[in-house]
Amino acid sequence: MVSFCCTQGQGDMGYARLLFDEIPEPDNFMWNTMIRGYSNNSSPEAAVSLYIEMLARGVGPDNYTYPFLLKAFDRQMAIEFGGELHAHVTKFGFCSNPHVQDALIHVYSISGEMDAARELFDKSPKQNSVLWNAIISAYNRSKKYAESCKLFAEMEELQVEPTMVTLVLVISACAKLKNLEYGAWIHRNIENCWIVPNLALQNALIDMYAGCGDIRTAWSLFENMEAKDVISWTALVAGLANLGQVDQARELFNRMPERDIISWTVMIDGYMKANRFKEVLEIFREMQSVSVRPDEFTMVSVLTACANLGAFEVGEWIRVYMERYKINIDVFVNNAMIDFYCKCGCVENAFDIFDKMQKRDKFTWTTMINGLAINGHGEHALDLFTRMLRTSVRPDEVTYIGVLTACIHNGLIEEGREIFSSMINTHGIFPNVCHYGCLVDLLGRAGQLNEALETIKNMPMKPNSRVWGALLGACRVHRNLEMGELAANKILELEPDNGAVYVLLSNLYAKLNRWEEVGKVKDMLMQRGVKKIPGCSLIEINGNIHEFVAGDCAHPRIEEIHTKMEEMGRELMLAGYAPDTTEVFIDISEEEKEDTVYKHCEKLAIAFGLLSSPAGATIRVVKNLRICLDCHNAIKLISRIYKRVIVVRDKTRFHHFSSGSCSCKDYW
DNA sequence: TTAGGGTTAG
Repeated sequence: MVSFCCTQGQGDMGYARLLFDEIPEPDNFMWNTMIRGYSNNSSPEAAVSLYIEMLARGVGPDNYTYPFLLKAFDRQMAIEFGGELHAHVTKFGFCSNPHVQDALIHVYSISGEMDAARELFDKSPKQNSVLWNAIISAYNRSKKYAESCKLFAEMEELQVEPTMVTLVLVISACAKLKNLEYGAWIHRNIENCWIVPNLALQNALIDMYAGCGDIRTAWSLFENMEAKDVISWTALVAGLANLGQVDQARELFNRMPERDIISWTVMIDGYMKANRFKEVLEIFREMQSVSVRPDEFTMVSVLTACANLGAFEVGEWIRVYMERYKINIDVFVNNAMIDFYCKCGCVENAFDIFDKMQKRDKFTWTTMINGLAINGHGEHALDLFTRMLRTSVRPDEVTYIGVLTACIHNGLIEEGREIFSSMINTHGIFPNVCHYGCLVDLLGRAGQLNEALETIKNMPMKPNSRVWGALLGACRVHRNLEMGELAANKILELEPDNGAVYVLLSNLYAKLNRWEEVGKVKDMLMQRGVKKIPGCSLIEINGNIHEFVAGDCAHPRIEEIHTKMEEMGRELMLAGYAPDTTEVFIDISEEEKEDTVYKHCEKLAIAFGLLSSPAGATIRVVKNLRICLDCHNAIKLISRIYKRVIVVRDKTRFHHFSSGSCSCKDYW
């Protein structure tokens, strides 16, 4: 009866306990059964309490007790009780039992104490292949895949026969390492030894080949399988998606006989990695329409898509959803939420999450620092970086990009210089070409053009177009024609099709009233047939993303939008606005130029936002390019006229418009 | 009548 009540997953431990309490003197076997019952019904704490009670009642544990007890531990329990229970094992003399050793290796591996796990393994007699599997599995769980492969080689030397499980583990390690050579070598050995792979091993092989980019072999294994399960399909879908072949992945996904939460998440993540964010939201809705519950893995991809689209309402909805359905909010989800809020311009919400997090990894700090930086809170970003240095989490090269960005957007020259040198001196991180780009940007904006150029000349690597682009931008602001031409030519050597360069260069000539050169640049552009990337603005209304390109007529409510634009135009004129057409780059009359800037996509999006949201609501727009001078002037006034906070995220930073001014202080 | 190792996702 007790054993029945302790059935895995669907037991009734309350009833089991009632029965158990009626037994006058339960023996070892009964105690073990109860402990196993709690473990199998996800109550490892109750299992530990019962174990303590068992000892208190003078009943000695046996070989079975510890595997039952330890098997259900999560990380927290393992950290809390692992060492102590190991001491009990030693005291009661069960150290040499392989089942107990296995359980202890498991517990140490989930608490991250790989040295302790390894010590146990090293002390064991190495004949038993199951313990080899346990330690290799522990290394896989700790993401130390190279160590797994090393142990497999050792196993061969000592002539311990690998089992099917060993092969699955080591093939999986090869997949994670993207070591096709070693993986294929093992596969050949498997074939030479006439081992017939079972389903799990076949799946692991498909995953390995697909993950290493050898889709053909993966396909042929897949097609020759007698029986496939959902994992076989998912492994191949994931392989295609990770190679960027999202449409092929989707085709295969559609053919799947069944899909589980992982298959859906793989597909969603595939769209996310291909930057097809609107499709992420579409397939996410589709998944819900067939009643598949998302989990925390799914949410990370969906939140990332929301972040990139600026889909504030959808992201907020997801937060509520996660609360309601008790989705496990781990450090990955929190990091994604911080990024989401930052990319929607809500630094306060992001910081709130950051502040409440129990555990932060380097991504948490990096995301928050970068989020503060691009939103114009440079000082706060630097404070946070100082705080980070006091923790055990080490910054990496990406963290430094965020920190340098903070300095750039706030003109913090000295801080920036110091940080740049401390990268190498205190943290041993060598600046890459992006860091040099930041430094050039920092110096350039501050007007130290010669030093910026010197920096480029002394870089240990070849400067790329972004480095020269930073210099060109600075030359435009500080009107240095000679250096600007140099930078522009360097960029065009590297990227003859870079349309933005022509715009920056002609801006520079225009500012200096060199109209002849402006014309030459235009001719060059026309001759070379360079296409500018079309500007595009996104705005979310009621959870739907609306997309606008310049002069757009495709929107279903375009007539209302045009009426609103006309009204906006009149209000702007009354407020003293004059169109600024210096950044218009096509050969047309002044009147036509004014018409062009008037129809810029961010203005369309804002007009639509004013139309479709209640008075006083914040309007959030995401733009794929830099905001133009004219739009920047106009939006400042619009924020005052219509009493709205307008947040525009452009290609590199945020503009928070409110009461007629912008958070970037016109410095971007 | 009690025990061990495995494959897919951020």
